[in-house]
Amino acid sequence: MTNSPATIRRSKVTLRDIATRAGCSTATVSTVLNNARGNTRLSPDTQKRILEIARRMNYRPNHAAQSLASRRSRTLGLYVAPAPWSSFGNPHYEGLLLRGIEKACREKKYRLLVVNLQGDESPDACLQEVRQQRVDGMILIQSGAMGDYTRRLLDILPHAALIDAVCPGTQAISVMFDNTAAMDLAVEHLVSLGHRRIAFIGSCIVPPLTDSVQRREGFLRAMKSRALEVPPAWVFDAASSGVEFDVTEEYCQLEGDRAARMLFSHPDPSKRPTALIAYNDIVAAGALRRLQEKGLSVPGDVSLVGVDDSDLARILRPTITSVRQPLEEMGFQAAGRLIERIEPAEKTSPEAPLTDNVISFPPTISIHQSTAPPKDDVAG
Amino acid sequence: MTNSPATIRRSKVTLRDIATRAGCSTATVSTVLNNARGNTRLSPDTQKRILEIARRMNYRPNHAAQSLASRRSRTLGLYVAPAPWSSFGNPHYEGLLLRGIEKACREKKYRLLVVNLQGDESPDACLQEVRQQRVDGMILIQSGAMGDYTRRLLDILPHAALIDAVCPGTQAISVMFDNTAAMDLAVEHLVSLGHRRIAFIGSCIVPPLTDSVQRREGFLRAMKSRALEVPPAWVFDAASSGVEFDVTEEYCQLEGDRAARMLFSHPDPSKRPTALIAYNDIVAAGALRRLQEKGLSVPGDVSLVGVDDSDLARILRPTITSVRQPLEEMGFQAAGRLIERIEPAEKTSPEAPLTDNVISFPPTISIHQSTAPPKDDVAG
DNA sequence: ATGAAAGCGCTAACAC
DNA sequence: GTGTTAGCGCTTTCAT
Repeated sequence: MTNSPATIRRSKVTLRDIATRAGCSTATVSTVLNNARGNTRLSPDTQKRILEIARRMNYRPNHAAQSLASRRSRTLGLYVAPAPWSSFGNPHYEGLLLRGIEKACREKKYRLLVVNLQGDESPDACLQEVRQQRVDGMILIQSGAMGDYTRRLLDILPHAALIDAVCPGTQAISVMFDNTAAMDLAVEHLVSLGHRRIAFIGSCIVPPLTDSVQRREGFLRAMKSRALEVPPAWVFDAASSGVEFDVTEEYCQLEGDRAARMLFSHPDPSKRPTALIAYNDIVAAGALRRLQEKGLSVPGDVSLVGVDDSDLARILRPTITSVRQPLEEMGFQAAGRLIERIEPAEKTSPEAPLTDNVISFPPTISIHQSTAPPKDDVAG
Repeated sequence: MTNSPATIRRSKVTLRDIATRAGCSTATVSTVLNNARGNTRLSPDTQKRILEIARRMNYRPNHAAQSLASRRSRTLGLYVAPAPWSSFGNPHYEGLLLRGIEKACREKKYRLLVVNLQGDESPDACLQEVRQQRVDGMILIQSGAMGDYTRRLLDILPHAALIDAVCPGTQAISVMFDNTAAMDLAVEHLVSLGHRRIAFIGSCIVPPLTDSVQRREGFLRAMKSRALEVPPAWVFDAASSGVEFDVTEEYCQLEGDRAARMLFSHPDPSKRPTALIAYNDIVAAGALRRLQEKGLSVPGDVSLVGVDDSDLARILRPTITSVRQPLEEMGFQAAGRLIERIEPAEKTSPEAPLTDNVISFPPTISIHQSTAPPKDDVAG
């Protein structure tokens, strides 16, 4: 007999139903189905029999009952802090993180509750969900945008994972992208092509994003370590520009545009950079546009490196060489480790030294059309 | 006394705690807090007192217990069918829908469970969640990609809302974008500028997406109703092209590129279209790129209209005139109406005629730089 | 106007 | 090895 829709529909099968059929108690059934009590004290036949009956009856545990009794919901909450500088978040960033998070949840049989993703729910909602036993832990994205509130929240949340943020003094897991290494990689790529005059275009957002600051510092360090000079005027970002931007959807482009305009207004070509590193692909797109409007060829006259390796990088012509964050893996680790923390330490390892709270992920680089050796290596 | 973190943390306040403090039974507290029994049979003082105590103790109902007893989880499930033609979905589309969905959920005090969003969970998961009482209803996106399976699923799911899909014979709510009107709007815009030779570039995906087919048909109808001719060679899509594409992230661009190449290879300019309507902004981007490489100016030589009004449309130069779907509103309505169906018909309206199952949403158009009057109206 | 009591379906001691 | 038992925190019917 197959499981016709009607069969499935009607089957409000409970533990007791199975117990009855199997001629044993609900406790036994529960133990078998949960593989509890060390899986060993039950007679193999009983186990087989119960499992078989449960399968045949298409039993599914009632989640509410399970949570109520066990005090665990096997659910993670996802909170993406609304970003004041963008009404829409960064779909590329969040989308890939989510992929990894979903994967980890699936593997560990957890579910994901959206506390906030594209909406503008207040961070307090995280607390509510935990207090209502709806989630066992929270994954926080863009918690940098929450300022001090993050710390207060983490003091209260029993289990949390931060992505691209740290909060010292709390037990929260942090999963970080190594922005310093990212810039070193970008610089290394350009230098290996022969570039020596490289400029940096950060994000124009005020107050400055942690990311942008880290990338700027990483850039400067990478240049310094190679004994390459960086005129102050070649570093653009919110801090350096006196300009107040009207922060719109185009925020990043504007900065790229402005920076490119200023960098290449110098009459003496030897006083201009031969390559640009942008905060992300959108900034790079803004710069590219301006360069092309000025009649400069990319990568002929100027090489361009972005960050994110997003679709945009492949849609533009030339396609943009871009530093890639392992976002999916970061999401996977954030959720995976969070779940490990939540699960009672019933794993074989008796006193496994708690894994580090903070994990850092290295960049890779996707080389596309926008980078090439500089026109003349002479004026370097 | 303020709610210090510690206070909040420890407060595992239950109904009983409140009942004790208030000197009444848990039943009374429950009734008051739920505004049940018509809100009237309880003495106003009791109500006030209980509410005040609950507030002071910062009471939050345990969700599992509530669900178990009431048999409703006040949670919607979100299932985005994995799209075989894209490893990453359409962040613009799903992101905006999600915004609306989240808004509706927040307003009605529902929560959203991710059954599948960027992952590749099988549709069966929808059933599981319902059967486990984890969700009261499901929102299905891209269910077209599920083929026949959709219908079987809907036969079983008690409450579901489809976005951009219909499934006749089921009770599922359908929230649709009016693709026909969209194309009429695009054609109308171009015609009002003076264009008469207009081509259409669909999606190259095989099998053809419903959207793409509808837009092609809508385009043809819009042209016909204006007595404008469309040579067969001016309609590009999966069906018309014999070409099999390697469906990658760039899928749409390729089509735009190919179409533009072919459309403008004709030596006689008067045999070429003066305007292009693309399936979406990505296709438009591909076409734009090819046009510019051919030395054709947009909108000088050719006007270009996309669909989605995405970030991309504003990043490209020229910015792309694009037809916009009211995605946020569509998501809002899908979730809102689904919740209304779920809630017991306890609303004032005794026998409110069930709202229609299928709702259609009209397009608007965002006019940007890529459309202008044709160069010479003569050869029309 | 209020309360007692019976579950909702499951888990986890603890007893046998 | 397996069953008994006592809840988990809430809703809801029915007495009072």
